[in-house]
Amino acid sequence: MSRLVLVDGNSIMNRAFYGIMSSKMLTTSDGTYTNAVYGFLAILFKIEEDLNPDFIAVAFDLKGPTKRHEIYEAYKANRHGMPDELAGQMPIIKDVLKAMNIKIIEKQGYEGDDILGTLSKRAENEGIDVTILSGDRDTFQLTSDKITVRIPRTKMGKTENEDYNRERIIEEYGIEPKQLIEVKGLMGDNSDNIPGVPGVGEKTALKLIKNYKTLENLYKVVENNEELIDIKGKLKEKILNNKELAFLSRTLGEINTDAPIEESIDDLKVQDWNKKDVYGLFKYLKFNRFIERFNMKEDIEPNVEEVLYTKEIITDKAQINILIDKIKQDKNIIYYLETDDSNSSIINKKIKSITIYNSKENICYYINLNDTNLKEFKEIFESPKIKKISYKQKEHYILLKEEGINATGFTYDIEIAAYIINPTESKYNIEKLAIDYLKMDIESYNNVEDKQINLFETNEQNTEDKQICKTCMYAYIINKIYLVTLDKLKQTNQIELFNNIEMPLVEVLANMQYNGIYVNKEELIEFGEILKKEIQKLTNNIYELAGEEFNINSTKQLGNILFEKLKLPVKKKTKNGYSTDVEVLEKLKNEHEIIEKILEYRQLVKLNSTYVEGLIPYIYKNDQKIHSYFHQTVTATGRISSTDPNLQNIPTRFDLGKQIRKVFKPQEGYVFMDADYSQIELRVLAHISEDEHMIQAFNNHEDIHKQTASKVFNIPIDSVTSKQRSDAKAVNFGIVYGISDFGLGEQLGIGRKKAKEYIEQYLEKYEKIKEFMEGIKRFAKEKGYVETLFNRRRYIPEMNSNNYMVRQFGDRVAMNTPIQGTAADIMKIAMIRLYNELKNKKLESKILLQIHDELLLEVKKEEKEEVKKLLKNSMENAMKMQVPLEVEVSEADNWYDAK
DNA sequence: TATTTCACG
DNA sequence: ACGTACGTGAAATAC
Repeated sequence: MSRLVLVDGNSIMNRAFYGIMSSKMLTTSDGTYTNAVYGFLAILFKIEEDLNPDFIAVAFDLKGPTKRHEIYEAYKANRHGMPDELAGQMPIIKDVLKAMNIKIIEKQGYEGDDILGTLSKRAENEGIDVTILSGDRDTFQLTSDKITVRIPRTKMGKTENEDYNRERIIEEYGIEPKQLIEVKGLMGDNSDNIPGVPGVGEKTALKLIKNYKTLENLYKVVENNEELIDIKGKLKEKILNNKELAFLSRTLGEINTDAPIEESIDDLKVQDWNKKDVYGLFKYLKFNRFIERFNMKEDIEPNVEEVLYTKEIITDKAQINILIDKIKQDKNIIYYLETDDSNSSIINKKIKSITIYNSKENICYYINLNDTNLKEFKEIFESPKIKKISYKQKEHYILLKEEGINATGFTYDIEIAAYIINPTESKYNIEKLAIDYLKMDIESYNNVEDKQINLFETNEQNTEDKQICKTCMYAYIINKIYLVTLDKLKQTNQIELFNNIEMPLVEVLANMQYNGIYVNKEELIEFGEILKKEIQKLTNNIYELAGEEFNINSTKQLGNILFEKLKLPVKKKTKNGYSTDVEVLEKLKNEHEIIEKILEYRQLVKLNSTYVEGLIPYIYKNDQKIHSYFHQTVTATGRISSTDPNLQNIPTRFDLGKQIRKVFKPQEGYVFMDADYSQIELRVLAHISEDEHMIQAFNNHEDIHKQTASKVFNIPIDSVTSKQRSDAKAVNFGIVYGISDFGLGEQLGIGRKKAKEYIEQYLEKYEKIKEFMEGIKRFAKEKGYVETLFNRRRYIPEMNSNNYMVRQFGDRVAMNTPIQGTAADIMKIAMIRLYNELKNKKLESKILLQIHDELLLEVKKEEKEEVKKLLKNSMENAMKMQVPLEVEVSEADNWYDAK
């Protein structure tokens, strides 16, 4: 016995969309939702597994009026179109279905239901069992002994099914499935705006049809008989008065089983997937669970067509020179650098090979690099006129510098391009970029062993040859991604941001990373010794107070001691137990003397483990410097981040921790110069919002927090107390973060009601800021993203979430990102200007660190005055704004004193 | 690997 | 009736 599965596409997509609203954001790189597609497929795979059908098809509604609209204008008039987040997923599911070779059936003038009805009856006549997969109970009228309707329901991520066949319909409704059409005539259908007989609901309608079978019969009886037990009084009147409506409703509610559909059942035969396409789509959609489930990785056959190029291995000098001449003529080079990965630290890495892709010739040239032939490329890399297109160019700068080459002219890094297009991706490696922008899976080519395609001229079993193939592939792919991302950048109006800010910054950051910052190891160790002694004392003290020894670092054990053994009041819980963070401990300070000791212990342990023990291994033995990484493609807002170690979070708020900064020192003959933007984010806000009060305050160099206090608390500016000023400061922070009454209330330790009053006062006084906040939220909701003044973009899929909390988060992000992001843009511009000035003037002073609104420089003593001017200038004039950008500069011979 | 805590802007 | 301030990274323990 064969079986046909018919899927009600719109209805299942709808179910899946509202069913899988998990906390995890299911989106592709450009912010389109994928949750409905995922849910749809999960349901589809389940039914395929359960029933193993021989035929399958998916029906969709088409836009535009159907016959039902012609008969009854108000049909489905109550429906508003599906939300954009769902509409955007419809083409995607269709693409996936096509790739799976599942027939999609749509018919102008007919609804999906009509297609289901027609095909199911046809199949039934051919003796085929049918299962209709739908979330809509309207389809029950189609059930028979051979036709079953399956309603999927998603419960806690698991899909359970309910099957309805003729037997079950009779059991539940007491009538034949077909008679449900008659029922609909009487009761109507709210969701489709079918009227029915007013005042008749499901109960009455069912009872009447049970007794009278059809509308015709019902009216015959009602119109002819005076006395009926079950129809009298008002009901009888309503039935008699609405005869036309009843018949009309029946017509509207009846699913067409005779639609003109070309496809025969035989056309719906289940076929094999077009595996490569499905795999590409799943990769794009990030459906890794499906990829694993169907074990798709191994057996994807690469599409040879898309990687046709010639590979040449170059060894002799004459050939290299010919190639170099070509590059000089073209004034650009598309290349991939291969490094040895034996050493994890970038500073020890070596360049192994360079692969150059010539797009005119469509040839990849592979050159194995050694000390002698690398020199041949010196001129190319040092020429600012030769445009360099590649991937991870910050690393290239450092690797080449190690080889005595001062590279410049990095004009296109595909990683950075992709980051600018969408800064919230987790990774930007070439494999992922190829999937996102080319829908192409490189990994499948890497696994090729003995397939003879022209890319791999021979059956390359040799791992070295394979490696060459891989680098050629990368060079080739870099060019493709370059073209696609360039186009995209132009489309989104971000090419200036990319060309004028992000790409020039590459060399700046590379330089900072290469320079590193000197740390006096002995002094650091010494500081650690002091900390460790103190920690030991505190440990003993805490054990004594607790009456037992335990691991103080363990929140679980500490929680048990504090809240169970010592019975201290529980202030806050985490999802796994008691919270023991500073906030909680601070509240318990007066309850037990152990608390203070724990707070102190925590502080010291943090300092010792993160900032003493944590830093020591990063002090590079050759120069006693720390070469922290600066990442340009990590943050959602455009800020830079730092790792291994993070030098952007060295303690400063408390003096004990700040002492760490004493071990950071300039080299012999240099001083530290530290420059700090004052209130850059609030100034940016003043500028974007054009709020005249705030602009005026900055132009008059007033104390902004004091002014805020005066406005919020409605008092003269001279009578603002220091408490009021600091509260107002928190309000200003709140504004920048995307204000919420709860957050502010929490921060100030006042109720959210009070906090709400503050905010209302604030927004009333700073009217334009209120307008900005409202405007930016509207913009984000409409467009799906927000922008900085320099067109840096961040998509906010959270804006349209069904979850209130997520949506609120989206609001705050929409308000904060343009502010934080624009400030980041400004700092980047300042850095580039400063770097270029220092470089052009051949000064030896260097930028060492950037801490968001602060720059730390190592300045040669003779250059102090000149550099100070350049530094202040570059920062203060990075952008022309309606308010001045103020910078404070200080100098000292260690980082502690330079602030 | 995930969670909790805490350092910074 | 929910439960949030924005942006990061590292270390330690628990799972």
